[in-house]
Amino acid sequence: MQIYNSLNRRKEEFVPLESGKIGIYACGVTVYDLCHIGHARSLVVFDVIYRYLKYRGYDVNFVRNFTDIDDKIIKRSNERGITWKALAEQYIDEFYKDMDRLGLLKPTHEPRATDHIEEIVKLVQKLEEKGLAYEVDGDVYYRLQRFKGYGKLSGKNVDDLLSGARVEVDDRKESPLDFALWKRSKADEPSWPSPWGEGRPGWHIECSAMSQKFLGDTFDIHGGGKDLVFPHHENEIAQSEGASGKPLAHYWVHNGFVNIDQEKMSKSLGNFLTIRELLEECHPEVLRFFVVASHYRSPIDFSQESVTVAAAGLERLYHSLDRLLEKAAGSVAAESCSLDEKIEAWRQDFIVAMDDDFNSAAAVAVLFDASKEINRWLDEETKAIAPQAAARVAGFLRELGGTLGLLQENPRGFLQRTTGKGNDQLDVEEIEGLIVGRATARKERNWAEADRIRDLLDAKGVVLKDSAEGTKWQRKR
RNA sequence: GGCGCCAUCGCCAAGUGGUAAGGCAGAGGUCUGCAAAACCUCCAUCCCCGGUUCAAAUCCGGGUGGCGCCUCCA
Repeated sequence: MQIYNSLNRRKEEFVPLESGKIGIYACGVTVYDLCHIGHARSLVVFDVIYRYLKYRGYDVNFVRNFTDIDDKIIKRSNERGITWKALAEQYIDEFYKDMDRLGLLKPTHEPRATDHIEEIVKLVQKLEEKGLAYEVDGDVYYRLQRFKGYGKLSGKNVDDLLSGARVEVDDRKESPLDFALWKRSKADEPSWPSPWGEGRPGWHIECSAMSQKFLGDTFDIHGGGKDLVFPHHENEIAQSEGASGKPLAHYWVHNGFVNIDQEKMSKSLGNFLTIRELLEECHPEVLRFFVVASHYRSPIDFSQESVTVAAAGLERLYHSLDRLLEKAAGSVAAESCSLDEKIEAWRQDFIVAMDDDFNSAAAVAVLFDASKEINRWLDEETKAIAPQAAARVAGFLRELGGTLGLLQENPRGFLQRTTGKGNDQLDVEEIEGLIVGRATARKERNWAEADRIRDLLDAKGVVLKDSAEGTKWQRKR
């Protein structure tokens, strides 16, 4: 397996520290607001990596944290007149709601910064002992220039940073680049006791402390959005490696951004879209499909059209699954069928694609190849297909799809879902009642009436598909 | 100013030395009462200019055009 390592900017053969086991840490969210689709991409990307590594038989220890104390949380809780704790709890709840709807697997551990103050304090103390940190009036800073190798992840060098630094007015720091490990708390701010007085952790230290606790000094993969490369991950390296003297992670994986209508998504531009808002009009798997249809490192452009295209593609896959399930019955273990060899070949192709730096776009193409071939098989051998064979092929499609978090819904339910775009004017009973009426008209060769009903359904967002077995329907996108 | 990424069919998007995956859209056909769906067929030589090589979308150099980071950010 090859993984692109941000540390060296090239693909490298992936070799786990311990054979068969993988430790992975993905930076989670700071809980002061609802998650947006940029979070969604990152969450889905690492969920897929997690799923795939497990699929390949690894024992994966996946850690994703919550940063539940920081300046933004304090600021917002003050604005709302609630405690920082209440705000954090609220958004952790909201996070879980989004996560469930997106079908994200639960990580092995989901540690919170404020549950690890003790570890954080110890880590800061260790850095202080090593001369890599110093205290000023209850604040503790990282002594950046004492750490060799600062900038190795983000490709920056300290001199450039110094000359380009937007000068902070803080003479207490030895260097403008030094960053806070521990912050003395003001009167009514949340605080914890420490050797430097009452205070709270700085931004980056919690990840160093928690990754160390759950994964050790050195682990396999560390990831997050591209925007975390600098300064967050660079600082994590300085903290963790400064303290332990060992490499933090062997492979650094960063996902690309989400743009909206070719523009960077940002609050100031007002083109911010929360996961919640998006899910009102598109199925979670459609969002996943959209994410997974591009390589995780490329920037992706989100738009109304891109969602529609993603939905069209996913529906194509679900349609094959629907046809298979219609024929399927009984136990999956059955006599061989003419698709068996191809199934094995597709599985291999899929693995080859995903083994190449999690190339989910190429993996999705394998799904489409399979879908096309399966449809042909269904068309040509209809009568000869054993129910068990159909069940097995369906199971295969879901096996690969499941690795990407796709095709887990009931296909009929998926195809007949409403999208909040005017295709939900009729409920299932009404639709099926009309279809029965149309069937009667067709039997009587009353084409005018049959077409009238079809047009009526069409106008209400329902598309009909006639076949020898009867009429199926689905809702329009 | 410093560091880095990208440029492939109408749109989206794989492909990092051996002669361009896949999806959407489009054209023709099969099926259908007619449609829809499905299936079959068709649909690009890879931003420009040099270079390396038997061979380059793929490597190197130079352009042009996008974008990101350097401040909170997935």
